[in-house]
Amino acid sequence: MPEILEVESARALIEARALHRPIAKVHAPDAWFLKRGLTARGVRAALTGNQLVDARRRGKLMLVDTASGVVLGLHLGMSGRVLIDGEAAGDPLLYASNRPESAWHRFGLSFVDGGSLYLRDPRRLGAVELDPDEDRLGPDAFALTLAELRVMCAKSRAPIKAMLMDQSRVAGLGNLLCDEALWRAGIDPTRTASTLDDDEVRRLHRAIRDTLRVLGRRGGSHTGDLTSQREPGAHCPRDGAPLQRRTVGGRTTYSCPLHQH
DNA sequence: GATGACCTGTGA
DNA sequence: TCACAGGTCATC
Repeated sequence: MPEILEVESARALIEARALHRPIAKVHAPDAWFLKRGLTARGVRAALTGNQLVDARRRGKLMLVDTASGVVLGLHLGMSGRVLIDGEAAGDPLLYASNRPESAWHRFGLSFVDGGSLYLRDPRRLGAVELDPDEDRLGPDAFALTLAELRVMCAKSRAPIKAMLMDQSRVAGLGNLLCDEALWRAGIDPTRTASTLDDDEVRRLHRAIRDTLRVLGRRGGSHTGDLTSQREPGAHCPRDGAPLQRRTVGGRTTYSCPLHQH
C-alpha cells in the first residue's frame, strides 16, 4: 500500500509516459471509486478529447493537470497502482497482489494512440476526483521544514506518530515511514508531540529526510531497516532488543524499547 | 484525539 | 475461518 514514495513513483510514471496523449475514452465502471459527487458521466465529459499536461503530487494525492484546466485527482488508497500501457512503476507492493486482474481496474483512460492509463485497486479504497482541494493537506513531507515541524509539534497533544500520520499536518507519511523515522530518531511513537525538546525535533526532522532519501533509493516504504522487521518476535536491527508491537494512532506500531524514548 | 467503518485480498 | 493489511473518513 502506497505511501509517499510509491505515489511519487506513480506520479513520475504518469509524467514520463502519459502526458500529451489525447484521450479517446474514459472508463469509470465503479461509481463508488468516484468521490466528492463525481459521476461517470461527469468525468467522461471532462476528460474525453482532453489530454494530461502535467503530473504533480502533494503527499499521497496525485494532481494531474489537463489541457482544459480541469485537475484530475488520483488516490491509490491501500492497494492502488497506476498502470500505463499495461506496466506499473517500481517494485511489487508487499501486501497487494500483483496479478494483472482487469476486474480490479477501477478507473482508466484510453488514449487515441491505442495505449492506456489504468488505476488498479483490489481493495477499492483509492479514489478519483476532479479539482481536488489541495489545501486539506499539510506541507508535503519532502518539503517539510524544521520550522514547520517545530511549530506543529508544539501545538499537538497527540502521540507524535499520530501527528505525523495526520495528512492535514504533514502530507505523505504513512504507517511504515513513521515507524522507520521515529526508530531512526530514537523517539518513542507514543510520546506526546508537544513534549519533544528542540534536539528531539531536530533529530526527527533529520530522520524523516533520511528515511525518505534512503528508502526512496532502495525502492519503497517497505525497505526500511525497521520496516523489514515487522513480524512477531523481531529484534531491533540497531541493538538487538526485542521489538515492541503496539497500536498507536489506530495502526500497528513497531518500536525499540531500548533506544526509542 | 480515539474509534470504528469503509472494501477486499492474503496467509495462517 | 479469522486476523490482518502500508489509506481515509465520519462520529463520538
